[in-house]
Amino acid sequence: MRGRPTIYEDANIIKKAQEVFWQKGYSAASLSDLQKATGAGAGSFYNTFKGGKKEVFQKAIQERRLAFDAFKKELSVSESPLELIKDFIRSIAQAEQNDHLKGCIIANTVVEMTFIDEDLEANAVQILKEVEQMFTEVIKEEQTKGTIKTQTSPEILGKYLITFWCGLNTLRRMYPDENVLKDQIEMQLAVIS
Amino acid sequence: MRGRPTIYEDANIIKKAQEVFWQKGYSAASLSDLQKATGAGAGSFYNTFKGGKKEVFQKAIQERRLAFDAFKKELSVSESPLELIKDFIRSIAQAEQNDHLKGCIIANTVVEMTFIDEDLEANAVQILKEVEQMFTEVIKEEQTKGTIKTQTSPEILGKYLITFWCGLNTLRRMYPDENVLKDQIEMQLAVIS
DNA sequence: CTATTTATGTATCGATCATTACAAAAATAA
DNA sequence: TTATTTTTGTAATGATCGATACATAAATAG
Repeated sequence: MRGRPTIYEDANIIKKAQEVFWQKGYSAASLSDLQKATGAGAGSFYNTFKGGKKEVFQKAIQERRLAFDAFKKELSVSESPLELIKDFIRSIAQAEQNDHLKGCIIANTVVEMTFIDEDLEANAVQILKEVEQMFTEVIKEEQTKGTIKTQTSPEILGKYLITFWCGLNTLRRMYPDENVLKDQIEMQLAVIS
Repeated sequence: MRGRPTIYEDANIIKKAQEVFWQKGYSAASLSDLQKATGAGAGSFYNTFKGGKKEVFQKAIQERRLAFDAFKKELSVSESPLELIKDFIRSIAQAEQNDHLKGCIIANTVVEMTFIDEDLEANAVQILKEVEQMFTEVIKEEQTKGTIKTQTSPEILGKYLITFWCGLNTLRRMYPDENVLKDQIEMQLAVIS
């Protein structure tokens, strides 16, 4: 392989860029911010990502999808997948104050991107729908097993969970307080039992 | 009163500016956008609003608070205030596609403003908390009257509603479809009865 | 009328935006 | 070694950002 060796690897740039996007959102994150965070100058940056800022953002979003896929794998081998989902939602209450303010980057993106960039909005919506579908499938499964008594359709309950997820994304900014969130989460999760 | 007569009245500028902010959010709405929408040039704009873009945004936000106050007044003379609240939430399902995408400007602002402008974020959070308190009070009242059977505390139920409100703000962008939203809303409202 | 006051329209400010141009650096291939 | 390839660092691009400067328009006060 010829050529000057790579210092700033793709994966690392994306990881660092994700942090910036998570804090500031897409529009407010400047190339200057990204270059400062990643260490890479404009040369390396555009050499690596011909698509510029938008491409890096999409890759940062996809990175989250991978994290979500990993969770889905965990679910598939779990004996009580619904409890795993509930525990994951419960874990939000214990997040740091800073993480409460940041919220979920995918849910944030759906809100930010309306009328701004429909590609990026569609990407984020798609991921949320995948998460919703995961919820729905697990609920359906548990209903068949008889672990859940509720007769409400799994589709409605799946949408109930993704709606709660997105609502919690704002509630935690209103009340970045573990106890408040904990009570709220328990009450809402109790609906599915 | 001396001086050249005013063509572009404050109230009208705010109203037109609100539409722009609602569509694009704060950051993405440029002064150029605002001037185009309001008709007022930079001269009139900064003569009227010394605080510039930020001041106009704050006034546009306060405008929404007034609309909310009006609703609160309706509630106070209603015989079944909870039903009024429920109907208001139900009315979201029937909104136009465009309105689904725009969502609630206050909820949007909370998400957008994190780490961007803490004044504007605090304004929006404050309004959401006022709406939440309105929910809580009405629920408490109806519980005392015995109209509601649920024993869950009004504080939790109030937060449940504001969380749902914010969650719906994203769900309606995922599914700008009246029937989907209608079913979802009925299921979630049934929790409070 | 003239003086004063206020609003408007336009030109322009410096800063920053995302992106590009390009030469030097640093590796391998021949 | 020399030629080639790729990455890096820096300078500069034109566009647009929010905001200001300022002359003029258009009213009233005296």
